[in-house]
Amino acid sequence: MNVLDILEERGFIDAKTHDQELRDLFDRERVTGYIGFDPTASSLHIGSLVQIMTLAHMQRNGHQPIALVGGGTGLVGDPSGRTEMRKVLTLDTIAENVAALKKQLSKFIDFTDDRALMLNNADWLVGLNYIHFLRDVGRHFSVNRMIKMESCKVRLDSEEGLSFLEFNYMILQAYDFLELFSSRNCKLQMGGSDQWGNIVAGIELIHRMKREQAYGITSPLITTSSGEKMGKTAGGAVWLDPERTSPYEYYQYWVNVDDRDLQRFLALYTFLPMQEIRETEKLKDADMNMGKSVLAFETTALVHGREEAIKAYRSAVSVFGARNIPKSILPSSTIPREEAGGEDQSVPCTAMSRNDLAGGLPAFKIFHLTGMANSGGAARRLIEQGGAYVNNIRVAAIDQLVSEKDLVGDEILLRSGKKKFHKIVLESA
RNA sequence: GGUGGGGUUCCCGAGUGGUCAAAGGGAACAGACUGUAAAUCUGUCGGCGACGCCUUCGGAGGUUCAAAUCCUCCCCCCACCA
Repeated sequence: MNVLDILEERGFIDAKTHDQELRDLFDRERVTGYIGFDPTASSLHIGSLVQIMTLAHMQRNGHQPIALVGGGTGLVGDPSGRTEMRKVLTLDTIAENVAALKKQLSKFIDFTDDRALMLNNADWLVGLNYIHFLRDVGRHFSVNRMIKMESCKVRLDSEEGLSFLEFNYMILQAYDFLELFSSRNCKLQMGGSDQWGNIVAGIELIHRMKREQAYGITSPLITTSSGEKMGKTAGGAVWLDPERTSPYEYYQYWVNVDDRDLQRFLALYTFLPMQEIRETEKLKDADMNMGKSVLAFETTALVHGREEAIKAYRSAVSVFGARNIPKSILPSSTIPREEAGGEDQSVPCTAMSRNDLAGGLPAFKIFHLTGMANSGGAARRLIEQGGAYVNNIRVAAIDQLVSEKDLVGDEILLRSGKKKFHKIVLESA
């Protein structure tokens, strides 16, 4: 099967510059294609997952992906789709971020033996000579055209305006493509739909300077069915870095996706076969959650490894109750299907000594202390509204004492609302 | 450089001397209903061992019994003109 068909079938494609020609290209040769990643943060979040998966699919089908880290363009900042200017990052920060991105991408893509490449455009952008660049590359760009482009438009109409620095971003990205085309025979650039203008600019530049054809594919901007950007939660973005978003939280994000998103997300964010994914259409009620468990398990396994995914799954089982996932649902998934005692190792916990507990602590204090509530006031409210539980028994009064009597084994399980759990574990002092 | 308009609690946005911890909306959090879903309804939404006290309205001073609101200086943003 042609990669193009696979990508299309799984929902990765929004627009492409060519159709049949691209398909022929994939059939004919090992295609090198790239996607750029902005080093604006020290971790990727799940908003980038579509791009990462696109590269992974390319590789799985015998082509060569390039992950281009924007160490150079990151110094400029892409204005596309932005209503305000990006923060200007320091060189040091960007270098750190580049290193972090490399680590995360390696989980999805095999970079050994040129099976895939990881490049940094700082390598060729930073040393550019301004005058030479203007004369060689700049002359191929028409300002008239650029200001009419969608990516600039928002900013040109906005109060804040568009700085000259950012205005140059497109030219630099076009130059990246030219550079990769020349040095790596990279004929394809992919990216989010907001990158269309930048990608086309690169193709045109290659055409003008090399008289050769390059191609572009964009993926749709994935939003949840409720219209939100992927990965937006109360706590901020959902990161791929386990330090920022624990595997358990990551798993929870996916279990909690909207019903309507299940099938689409399985196609985009897992490698499970499409015919199995289509079957999930029939899932109803509680079975729906089985499907979501598989989605969560598979995505977590991709980012954090199977071990962590199993831990997250078992934790969920322990706090939300076991559910046996029948073989008939997404049979290719390696999610544990046997009845398993929920050993939850990844629910957040706080250690306390027997001394701390001896006299007992008022419930609101404990909920504040463990971070289940952001302030004492929030903890009071939580309890007053009946949302606080100790060992799954509703806390009746704000000053109800929690003490060693509440220990179950060596633990006390705190819960806020339905989904937030926290454990107090006895410290072996 | 000139002129005018602005900076309010997580975000948007009212408020032009006391009744202001500050309308309204969004987000968020809880409760009911459920399937760890969506929708809906209800409540909460600066801090504090809390019918009271403390800290907030760009920053620093000042006027006043009383300031988000008035005055002075400063910082930042925007628009138009140059």
